[in-house]
Amino acid sequence: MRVAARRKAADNKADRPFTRAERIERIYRTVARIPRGTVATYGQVGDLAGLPRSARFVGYALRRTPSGVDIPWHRVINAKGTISFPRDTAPYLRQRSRLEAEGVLFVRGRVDLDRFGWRHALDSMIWGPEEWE
DNA sequence: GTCTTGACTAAGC
DNA sequence: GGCTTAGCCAAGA
Repeated sequence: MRVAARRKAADNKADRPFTRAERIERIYRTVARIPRGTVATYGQVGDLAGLPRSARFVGYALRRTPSGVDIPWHRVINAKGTISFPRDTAPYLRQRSRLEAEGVLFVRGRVDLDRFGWRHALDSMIWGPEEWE
């Protein structure tokens, strides 16, 4: 039923609450709010930007980020806790080194989302780091 | 309009 | 834990 699903999605175009520019803007704004030293997933950014189930669009928007826009794009990773670029490519290494510079640790190429995920970071700000040791 | 392509994700082996 | 499949949404050819 992929065809039907796609058609349904296309029909829902009219229901979209935001214009293309607004969605991009919201994504940038949401990414800009990710605290230093924490990471968020694509889906999470979409949710917080008011665009649920738009993880792929978030990735698309970030990839096309104009050079003039100064946002911490490197704090956005996929739901597995890994960087979505192929290992050992230049963009992969750039993103990883930026995160490590902020104190985000990689274990076997993966970020521990329990420790560095945005939501969890908020919890630790509220409850204190001892609570989730 | 239709089809393909993603810096995605969840679920099932 | 890795791979596949299905679902998802938007953009571009």
